Amino acid sequence: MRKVAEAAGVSVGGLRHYFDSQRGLLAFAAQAVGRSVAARIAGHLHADLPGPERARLMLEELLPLDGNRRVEVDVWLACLVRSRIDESLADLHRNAWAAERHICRLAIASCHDLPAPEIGQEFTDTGLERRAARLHVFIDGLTLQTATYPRNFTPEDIRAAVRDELRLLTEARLPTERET
Amino acid sequence: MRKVAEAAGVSVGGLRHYFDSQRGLLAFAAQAVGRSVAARIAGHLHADLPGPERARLMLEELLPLDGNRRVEVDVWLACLVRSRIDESLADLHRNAWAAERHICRLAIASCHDLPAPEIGQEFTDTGLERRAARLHVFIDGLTLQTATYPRNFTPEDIRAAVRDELRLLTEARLPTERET
DNA sequence: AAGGAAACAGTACAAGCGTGCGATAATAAG
DNA sequence: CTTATTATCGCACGCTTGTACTGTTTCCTT
Repeated sequence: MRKVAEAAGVSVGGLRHYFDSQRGLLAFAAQAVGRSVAARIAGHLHADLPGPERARLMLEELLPLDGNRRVEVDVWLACLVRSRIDESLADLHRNAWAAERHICRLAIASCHDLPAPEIGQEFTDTGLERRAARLHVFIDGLTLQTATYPRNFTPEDIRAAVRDELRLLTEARLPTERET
Repeated sequence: MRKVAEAAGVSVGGLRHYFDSQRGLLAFAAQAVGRSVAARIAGHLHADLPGPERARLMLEELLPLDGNRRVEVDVWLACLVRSRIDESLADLHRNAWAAERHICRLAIASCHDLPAPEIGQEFTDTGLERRAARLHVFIDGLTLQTATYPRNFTPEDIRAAVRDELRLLTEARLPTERET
């Protein structure tokens, strides 16, 4: 609270006029980040681009590729670890998960030049959903590694990782059924 | 400190007799987890098993598949977020990263029935290292997701994800050079 | 101009934290 | 049985943190 107030150039009392509690502040930050990311991705979604490139651009909005996105990732991680002990952030947490999953669906569909999936749809166990789940895990891992070991990754490295993963996921033949 | 002391059935002063500071306690916990995981993986490494299955068993030691491994993952995540603000944990952090990367190398090599890579070796940009890096990212993402959304994943789901990833990574033809 | 609401500032309080320290109980060595 | 060492306790200090509360300034309205 005091750090935020100082960074905003106001007193802690002044900050409290806008946010009645610390959870409200963190929730607002998280929602602001979510809106910002969603807006940028929506822009890419309707852009006239080759499918794989559009997918790459959308996913890159989730990764710490510059200062802006780095702080967004930091906010996301902060909410993630906070939601482990603060139940009031669990909804936000679940929403973020569902949103990220859908972005992965959009990316996969874009790579295959399929129409963009809708929100309410049922996706269980189709090939697209399998790939989206895999991509989701990969993006989360890449986000975690690049955020916690920023010195090990240049933005070029990150972009190349996304590109390779998308290509592999597009060309791969995933087993349609799981043999035990 | 007080929580740990209570859980251990001693007073906070008694706990302090063994750990002179909180960082020491966390570092000890992290090192204990590391030793435990390393011992289990070493056991799998010298077991007489088919390559892919050995790889799977080794990687599964890093994932929250039961109560034991769940707390290990929690300790790992706690140190991860802590090292972002506590420089005294950075070394431990880097060691954990290198160790995890090497486990991924061992898993990839095991899948291809190659001899186990040594520690000091140079791995830059060979096909094995590319695959190990990808696997590393995937395992971190899977760890993060399964730890923060435990309700979404049964142990079977996690095992299947590892199996699919290993198969994909083994069969895939990775581009040997990066086209810009 | 007057009045009221909004936007602050400043301080104080209560709780939690890690930590230091002196006293006490258990235990092993002589 | 001493005695010294180890193990454990209880307490209190200092610090940080989130929050509540009371004024004070700014600004817009009629």
